[in-house]
Amino acid sequence: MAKRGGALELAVLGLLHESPMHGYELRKRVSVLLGWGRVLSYGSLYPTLKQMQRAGMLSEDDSGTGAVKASRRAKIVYKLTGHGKDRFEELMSQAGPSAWEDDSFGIHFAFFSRTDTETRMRILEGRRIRLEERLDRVRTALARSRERVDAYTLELQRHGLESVQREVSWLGELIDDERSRRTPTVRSPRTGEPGSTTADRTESIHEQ
Amino acid sequence: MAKRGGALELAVLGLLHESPMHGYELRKRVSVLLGWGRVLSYGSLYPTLKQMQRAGMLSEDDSGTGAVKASRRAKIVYKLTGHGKDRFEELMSQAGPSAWEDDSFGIHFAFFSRTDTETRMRILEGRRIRLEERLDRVRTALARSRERVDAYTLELQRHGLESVQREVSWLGELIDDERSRRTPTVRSPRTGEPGSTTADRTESIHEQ
DNA sequence: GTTAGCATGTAAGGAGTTACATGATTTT
DNA sequence: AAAATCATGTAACTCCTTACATGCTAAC
Repeated sequence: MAKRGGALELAVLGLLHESPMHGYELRKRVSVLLGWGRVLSYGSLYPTLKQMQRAGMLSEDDSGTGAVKASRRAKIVYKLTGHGKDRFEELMSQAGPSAWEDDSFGIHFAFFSRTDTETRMRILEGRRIRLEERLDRVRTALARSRERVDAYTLELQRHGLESVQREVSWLGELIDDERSRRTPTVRSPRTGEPGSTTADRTESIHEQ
Repeated sequence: MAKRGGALELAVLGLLHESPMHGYELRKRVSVLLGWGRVLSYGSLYPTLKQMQRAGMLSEDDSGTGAVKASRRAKIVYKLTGHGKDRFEELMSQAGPSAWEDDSFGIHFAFFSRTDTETRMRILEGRRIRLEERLDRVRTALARSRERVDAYTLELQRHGLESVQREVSWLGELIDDERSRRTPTVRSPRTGEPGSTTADRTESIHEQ
């Protein structure tokens, strides 16, 4: 059975929407999307691919393969079927609670270009509410434990609180950007070493 | 069987080290420790508790119960056994890779007071290496996708990169603190509303 | 020709969740 | 006496990882 209603299915659909790909490469791309540096295992990806194929969302792409397929295929290049595209739209348009959980949110966000502003707004705001609930809970816990608790536990909680606050600010900026109907503000990521001379530029790209 | 070698077991042992507790309360405390605002489910906690009891780490605490236990127990208050304490020491002293994964690291950190400086250093530094590997991977992915990729995906990656960088800085500070043999620097958490007049103090508490 | 990396798969199991089911105690 | 919340538990299921197993292709 295996519903696979989760983030992985959406990630695969979204990536194959760009261009056909085989599993090995999908794994690398998905790992980046899923973020947080975790690498998706094959044991998770391949069965999902097979199951999505059975469900009619994917098919094998033989366009580049001039040679007879009978030559024992090494690669299986997957592409989206019509049903796969429909499924993608369906999943992407879900702006409900399922879209504001950690993993799910990241994937939805990555494919925001393929949604309308309204859906984006609902997802961003839903996500913000989720995080604010979290903030409340952490703050309550922090207030309750004050004094009673040792310095390390306290520091851990303080740091957690700070991270979530930062996340909320980020969402706030994104929501503002969205309100003024722009794509997100692109800051130059400080990917270079300390010596990098590129000052923190802030540019804004308009919707294509 | 169920090894339950994970973070949950350590969290329970650590919390019961402070004082006996029943499951319902443990769940709240563990949820905070596990952090990230997620709430642990009973379906996960109670079986673990039972299994830990079977393994001889926990026992039921009848000290406060003047009434006969036969009156059909409502609460089950658990306390640590000698073996439970041993197990806690054993798990806490593990400074290897298992201690620098996300969840595990948080729990170990929360109970840092009950370890020696050397163990703490090894865990903090191991964790930093883990995160730096992550940083490399994200940076590589970011560099590779440059230009080819749409603004939202890019922004997501940039934000992920920034978060990990911040995490690394935090660890750096903790390691410095540890080097000078102090407990972590306690900043006043901005738990108040914008109007809060308390400036960001920075004080340092010495080891009790 | 052999090492390294590309590529695909499967079986077993770990770590949790959801949904359900039940009853005790406290508050309104 | 009804409602809320405290408290415990179980069965089924989800989603993922680990460890294993295999074979192709390019580089040295």
